[in-house]
Order: sequence, then structure tokens, then C-alpha cells
Amino acid sequence: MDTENIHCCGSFSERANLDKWIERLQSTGIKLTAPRQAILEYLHNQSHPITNREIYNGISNDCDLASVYRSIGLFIKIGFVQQFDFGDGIARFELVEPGSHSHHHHIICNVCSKVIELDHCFPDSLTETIAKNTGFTQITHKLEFFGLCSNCK
Amino acid sequence: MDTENIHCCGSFSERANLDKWIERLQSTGIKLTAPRQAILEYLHNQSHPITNREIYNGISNDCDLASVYRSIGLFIKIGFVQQFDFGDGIARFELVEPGSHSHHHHIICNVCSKVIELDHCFPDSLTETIAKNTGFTQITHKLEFFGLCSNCK
DNA sequence: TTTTAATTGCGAATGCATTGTAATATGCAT
DNA sequence: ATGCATATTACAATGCATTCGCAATTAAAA
Repeated sequence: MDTENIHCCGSFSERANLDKWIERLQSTGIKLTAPRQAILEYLHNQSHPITNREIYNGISNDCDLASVYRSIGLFIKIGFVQQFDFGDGIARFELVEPGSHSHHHHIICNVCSKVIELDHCFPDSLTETIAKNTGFTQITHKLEFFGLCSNCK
Repeated sequence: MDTENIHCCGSFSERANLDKWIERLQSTGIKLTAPRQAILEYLHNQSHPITNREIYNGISNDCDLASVYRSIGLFIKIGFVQQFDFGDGIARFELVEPGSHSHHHHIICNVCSKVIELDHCFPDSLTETIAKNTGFTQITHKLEFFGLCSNCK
């Protein structure tokens, strides 16, 4: 087992947390395959949205790039993964803890591409105003911030 | 994508307005060529951001697709054109009236792709809070809304 | 274990964006 | 106006992300 990527938690609870993801996948009736498990594990070890190619590079012996695309598409469809768009034309993905406050945004450094996750968002009243003014319903939004991080300024 | 051409002005002032753009281009010292004029005119007739290919399709006899890309890149560099990203990986462009309140966003219908321009944005205090919390400076943002328009709901 | 259907790997194809290059058009000085 | 230097264009080719077709493989049910 890979014990290199240990973050804020110890390896035991990391593993337990990953096992929960695997159980969740099986409970959906979808097959648990080696590629899917490897992708889930790799996603789980990241703290920021990552690209399909980054996943592939991280697990290249276990899975083809096309299968990464297919698995990520599946994970999005069943709500395991959320897609983000940092404006460079490359889709990025992040695991969504079920029941958690999944709605969030990021700020990305224009120089070094450092990413910080943000809890901040604008008040719902803005969305309500837009709904009233445009007649649109079921309104969602995509929002990302860009700037110079403290190291690069 | 659905591009409704809403012309709030009559053809006379439309033409006068386009002439201003042509004057502006010439005043920058950049050559006024047939492709650039055609692109400027086509952009000027649109009320929503459009893709390079849409421009090319609209003026295909006058200009090569590669020249559309290069001209749009030039227009962005001199501040004539602003780029938007609707999350589908295709860049879209819009003329920016000089001196106008150019900062704005859009709401896009998930079904018919209808686009409405929005004047609304969140208060600067949000950006200031993020700056304070993250140490980032020179913060910008990308924000677009999505939903169901009144026709599609 | 056998069966069956889902999934994978592989390679090719697609589509958007970008770039190299030779040919062309433009502006300028004469 | 004419010739020259430079900018710009058209066309083709390329890079990169993503998707597709299909035979081979594999997971899970029977």
C-alpha cells in the first residue's frame, strides 16, 4: 500500500476513509474494478482539483488514460466527483464528501498556479435578484478567483 | 449556440458606431485590413459573446479561420475585446465599449443556450476578505451563471 | 464453475486552438 | 506612381484534450 501521501490525518483513518468510498461505490451497483479503485484512491489523496492526465500519470501502470476519462465521467454522474474549470481549458476534478458543504470555489495564482480552496461565496440574494430580473430558474454558478499569491508578488 | 441579434439602435447609428471602432483601430497604429474590418463589424453586430468559429462562419468569404484567431488575439491585447468562458471549453469574445462599465457576467440556459448579459456582481468586500485571508493580491474573478430560461422551464 | 454483461486497453479519430511558412498586401520613402 | 521593407494573410500542419470503436478481459451473478 502507498503510504507516501499522508496529509493531515494518519494513515489509518486515511485508509478507513478510502474504504468508505469503495463501499459507497459498491453500494451503487457499479462494478469495483482495479482502475476505478486506483482512481478513487488517487483522488482521495489530493487536496486540490486535478486533471485526468494528472490522475493517469499518478497511476499509469494501473489504468489507461481513456479509462480515467470514462471513470471520472461515471464518478461525476453518480455525484462522487465535482468538476472545476480554472479557465485554461483543462477540466479538473475533486472528490465530494457526501453530506458535506460541497459548494466552494478556489483562488489560483497566475504565476505559480498554487491553489487555495475558499469557503467564501456571495449571498444568495444576488442569485435571487438575477432570477427575478431574468426569469431564469434553478440557477447555479461557476466562480473562480485569480491573482498573485504571497510568494509570487 | 443560440445567438439572438438584438439591435436596439437603427442601422444609421449602428454604422456610425462601427466607424468609431474602425477609427479607434487606426488610431492605435495597427493596420486596418479587410479581415480585421469584417471581424470588427461582425463582432459589433452581436449582442453576446461569440466563438472564433462563429465569427469565421459569419464572414467566411472574407477571412481564414487562423486569421480570426490572430485578429481576436490582437483585439484582446489592445483591449478591444474581452474573453468569456462558458464552461464548455470554447472561448467566446465580445467587444468592450471603451470607458464603459465593461465588467459583467452572463447567465446561460442549460437547455437552449440562450444568453443574457448581467450587470449584477457581488460586492468588493468579498474580494477584500479573500485577499486578507489568502495573502493574494491583484485578485480578479471569472463568474458565469447557469439555469433554465423562462422558455425552457 | 460457468455465464453474461460490463469494463478495459489500445489505437484511431475528433475537435478546438495554435503555429510555421511561403505568398500577398500594405504603408512609406523616393 | 514605383520599389522596398514590413506586416499580414491563407493554407497546411501541429499540439493537446477528449472521445470512439472494438476485441479482449474481468467482475459479479447464476
